[in-house]
Order: sequence, then structure tokens, then C-alpha cells
Amino acid sequence: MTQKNSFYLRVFDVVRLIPHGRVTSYGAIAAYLGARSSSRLVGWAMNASHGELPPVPAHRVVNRNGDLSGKAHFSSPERMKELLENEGVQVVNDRVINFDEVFWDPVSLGY
DNA sequence: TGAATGACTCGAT
DNA sequence: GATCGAGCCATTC
Repeated sequence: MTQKNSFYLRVFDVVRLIPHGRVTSYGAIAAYLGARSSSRLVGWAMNASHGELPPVPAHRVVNRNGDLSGKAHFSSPERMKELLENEGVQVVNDRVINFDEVFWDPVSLGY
């Protein structure tokens, strides 16, 4: 099964770098890894992040539209929204309304 | 080995 | 402005 030694670890690392109360997009992570075209792999990696330690804040990862696309994959769809709101991220209709303000781009920040 | 999948993104209509 | 289709890449069956 997963050889947890590849892309996944890299994705997990970046996601764990997301500051508290911030969110990022799959494309941003993929771009940071130098694989902007592999945005789908980021989502795939998230699928494998379940049960990872330390826990991967996948709830801080949303799609380009700021939509909680992965909420369905959480223990409960509401869990993702709860976690985000708990961190100060305003989520309405499963969407980050202030996405521009809480968006965290590792590439732009020079990570 | 080949084919299928996926929590995405971009471009075109 | 919204909707549809194609591309892309790593992992899995």
C-alpha cells in the first residue's frame, strides 16, 4: 500500500505548515511542490492523510474557489466547518467567505 | 502491464 | 456570469 515516502509526505508537511486560522488551496500546495499540474495528487494525498501523525489539518485545505470540497471525506461534513470556524475562518454554505484574507500561499511567502 | 481513479485547475463555449 | 470538457500526475486494482 502507500509507501508513505513519496509525494504524500511532502504534501502532509506543507499542510501542517499552514498557520492557525489560515487556509490554502490544493493548487498552491501543488505549486509549492513544483507540480502545479498535480493538484489532484494533493487531494489524493489528503485521502491518505487519514490517521496520519501528527494529524494533517486537511480542513485548512480547500479548492481554488474556497469551497470545502473535501468536507465529505471528513468524519463529518460539519467537522471541517467547525474546525475552520473555530480557527476564525468564516465559513458560510461550506464556503470560505473571506478566502482572500485567510488564504495562505507557501510560494508567495517564500517557503 | 494496462486501465481506472481522484478532496483540482484552466480554458473554452 | 455560469456551465462543460479536457489535461495532468501519482497511486491503486
